[in-house]
Amino acid sequence: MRARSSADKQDDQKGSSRTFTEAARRAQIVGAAIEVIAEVGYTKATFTRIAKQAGLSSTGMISYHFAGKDDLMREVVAEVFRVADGYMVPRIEAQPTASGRLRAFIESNIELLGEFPKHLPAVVEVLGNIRSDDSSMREFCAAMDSLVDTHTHLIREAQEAGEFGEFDPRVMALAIRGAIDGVVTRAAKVPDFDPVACGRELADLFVRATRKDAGKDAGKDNR
Amino acid sequence: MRARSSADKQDDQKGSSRTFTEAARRAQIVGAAIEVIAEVGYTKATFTRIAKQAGLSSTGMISYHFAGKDDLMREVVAEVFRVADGYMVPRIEAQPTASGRLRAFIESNIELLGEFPKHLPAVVEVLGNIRSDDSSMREFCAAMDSLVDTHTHLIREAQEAGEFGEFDPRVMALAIRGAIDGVVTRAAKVPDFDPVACGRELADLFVRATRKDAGKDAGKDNR
Amino acid sequence: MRARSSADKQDDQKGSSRTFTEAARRAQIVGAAIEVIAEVGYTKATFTRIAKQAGLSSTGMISYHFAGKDDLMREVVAEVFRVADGYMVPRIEAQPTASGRLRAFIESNIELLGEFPKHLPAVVEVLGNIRSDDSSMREFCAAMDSLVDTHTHLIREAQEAGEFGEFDPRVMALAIRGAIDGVVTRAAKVPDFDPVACGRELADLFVRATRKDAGKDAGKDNR
Amino acid sequence: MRARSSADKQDDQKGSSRTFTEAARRAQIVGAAIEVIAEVGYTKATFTRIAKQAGLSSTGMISYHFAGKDDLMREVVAEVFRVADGYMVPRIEAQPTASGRLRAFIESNIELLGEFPKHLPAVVEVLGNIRSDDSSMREFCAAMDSLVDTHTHLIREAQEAGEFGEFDPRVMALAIRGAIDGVVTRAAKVPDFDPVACGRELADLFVRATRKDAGKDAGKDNR
DNA sequence: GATGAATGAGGCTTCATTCAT
DNA sequence: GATGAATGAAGCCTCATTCAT
Repeated sequence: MRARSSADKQDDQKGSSRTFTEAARRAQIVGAAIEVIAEVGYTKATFTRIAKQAGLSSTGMISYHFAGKDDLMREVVAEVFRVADGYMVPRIEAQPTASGRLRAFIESNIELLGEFPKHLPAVVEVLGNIRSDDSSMREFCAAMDSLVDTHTHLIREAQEAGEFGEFDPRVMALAIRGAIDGVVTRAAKVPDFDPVACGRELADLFVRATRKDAGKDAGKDNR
Repeated sequence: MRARSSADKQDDQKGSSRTFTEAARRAQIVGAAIEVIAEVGYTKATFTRIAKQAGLSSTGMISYHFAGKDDLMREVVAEVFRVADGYMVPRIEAQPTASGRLRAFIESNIELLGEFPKHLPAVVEVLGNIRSDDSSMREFCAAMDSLVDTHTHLIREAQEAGEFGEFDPRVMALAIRGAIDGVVTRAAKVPDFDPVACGRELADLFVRATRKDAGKDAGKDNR
Repeated sequence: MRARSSADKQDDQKGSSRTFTEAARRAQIVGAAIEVIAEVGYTKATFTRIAKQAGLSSTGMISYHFAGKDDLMREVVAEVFRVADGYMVPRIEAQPTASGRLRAFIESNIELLGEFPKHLPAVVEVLGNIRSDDSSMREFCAAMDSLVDTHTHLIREAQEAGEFGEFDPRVMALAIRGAIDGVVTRAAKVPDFDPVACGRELADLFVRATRKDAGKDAGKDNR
Repeated sequence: MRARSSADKQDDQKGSSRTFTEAARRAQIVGAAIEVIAEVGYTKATFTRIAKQAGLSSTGMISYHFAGKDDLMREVVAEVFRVADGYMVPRIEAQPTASGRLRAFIESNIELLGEFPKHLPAVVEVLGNIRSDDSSMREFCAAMDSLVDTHTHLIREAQEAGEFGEFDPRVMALAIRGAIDGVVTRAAKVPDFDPVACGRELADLFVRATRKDAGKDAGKDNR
């Protein structure tokens, strides 16, 4: 609109501080939502509870910063994914082999429970309570499905490269996803939960299950 | 469901017909609840929707027959367990070996999706939306945990008997539970889903993962 | 559903009393809404105010009987139209000439203010605050427009039959509608308002304006 | 809107530039409000929407320049009246006869829809949604009523001067007002609306209705 | 003087539950 | 025992307004 002079640079600090304030509030609310969802579940994670957790005076505040509950939930999932990606991707990509990446994927995923104990449980809650026909969540669920598809594809590639044995890659992808979610939901509640050990165990499990030489006749010997 | 004996006919008149009618109504409502929960999810499974599905004209009917929503949900889970037990237990007990029982457990569980497509998804929805601190659900969640404990124990026994390899039995129990739930939730939605093939694949997977000789150094070769 | 025996006829009293009760409540709420809308205007006619006027304990009661605010408003307009039709149509159809019907239309419309002082103001409020793009009101506004179209058509027929002079029938229909609404909104507030006299005056006005012989050069003599 | 004199340029620097800026901002907001009200109606004309229309980043801006929503609405009506007066008054006063002035009043009023399509619809919306008991609107509605009174008075004078026939001047004033509002609200929405032709038709109508010689027995021939 | 984040009242709606009949 | 109308708490959301910066 208006030509910007060099004097405006000071405004930039104020200007972006506004944006910063906004972003900070949103982050604060998203953080509170993650806590509340993980603690009381998706159904009972009301704006009232989230506002109280965030130290806000009213639920109007949340509606002020988010277009609606769906929008907030989207941000919750996006934030968890951002954190998870930042933690997991480097560890996965550092591995040269398919089973190394599989192990890194599982272990780093479970290890996240150590640093961010509420993040994964929250996202499991949210994704478990969303229907793909909820209109506003359509794209979101599609992203979810495509993630499983991606894993399925990677598994198939490893099979074709001779790194994995023969099995249905889709069922395997689903099983890995489900097993991780199960551990996230159930195991994380016990007081002396050890993410590193548990992640290693789970990774061992699926490395065994995907090994090339291991399962030649595994499925047939006892039927 | 059950063949009616001549003795029942007398009941119809006045005597314990209340009880029979009562039981029929409860079963009808529980069945409707299972359908609705599987279709729209726990959150949107309101009394109104369930009543409509059951062909009832008011929600008062449900409150009349159940102490509350928790009570209904308890019955839903109990009913699914009753059906699942009836289907699975004979198949499991027919197996002489631990891995045979493991396979039978997984396969029969997934196969249930063929005969009762809504039962398992419904129970996964309910159990995923219940907190152990919900007062009235305390005992219920305890039962759930004890089920995983039972599996953990059985796995440990198989290990001690030399039938299974060495791994953390609790993580394995959790992984099996989670993988089945994941398949139930996700795979059951695809149109050409084949419960038998999928169950076999999943069973293969965990049979491989639990095999004694398979995983000697599985966990160490790529770290 | 169930075969009805003669004994059921007693139920009919109860049965239809249920329906009757329902209808009575709806009528009560619609009546309260008409009162409130006429008194405080469409914008401030909230469920809270309407519930209070109807002697109801909560706004939930209204939502219980009506699908939403739109639904209630539709009923309000429908009710007023029902009353207006019952009063006006016989009086209009009793007239053999076009100008007789025009007069009867206007006079009976205004006279309604005597018997139902809130009905017409309420409907003017509602129709003035509805947009045709409000989705749920689409059909409704279409009905409104078609009413003006009907009047336009009747006027044109009277012109072709030689009963009315020459003028744009659509503008005339709009003017009649607007003039009545104006009187309804403004004049009805004065304490000594005389509906009969006012109706006659307004009818005189439009009978003059539509007369065949009257306006040959009316529009040209002063420009 | 207004040509800026050289004197204004100095104002821009520091002096009364506040006042000028202030006035400009108010005019900008009032203009945006007129647009929004005409487009979405009074009820949905929120500060948020008006601010967006005005290119403002926050609603605080509006509250800053206006004492409240009532104040803004007052300004909206005042602005429309200012424009309408500037357009209509010269045209009316140029006419020597009462019916000439009546025609000029109606025609120029409708013609305004050509030059300022949103102004009249906006003011009809506002005035239709204001109650005289809204405290702060008291004086405002009084001004409205006095305007109708003025017209009533002018009509009576024309009658006494023998220029108009005999009829209730108040009902006539109300009918003219209502007919214009009806046309403004309804006709202005059709795509091929011709303000000049429509204004002439409406003026013809009321000139006929007020003619001295026309209606001697108009009201009696069909009752 | 201007900004935009924060507020809190109030709106509509849904829901499980209760109660008179 | 069964019905369905009534209830009231709670949820999400919108809005005009205020206030610190």
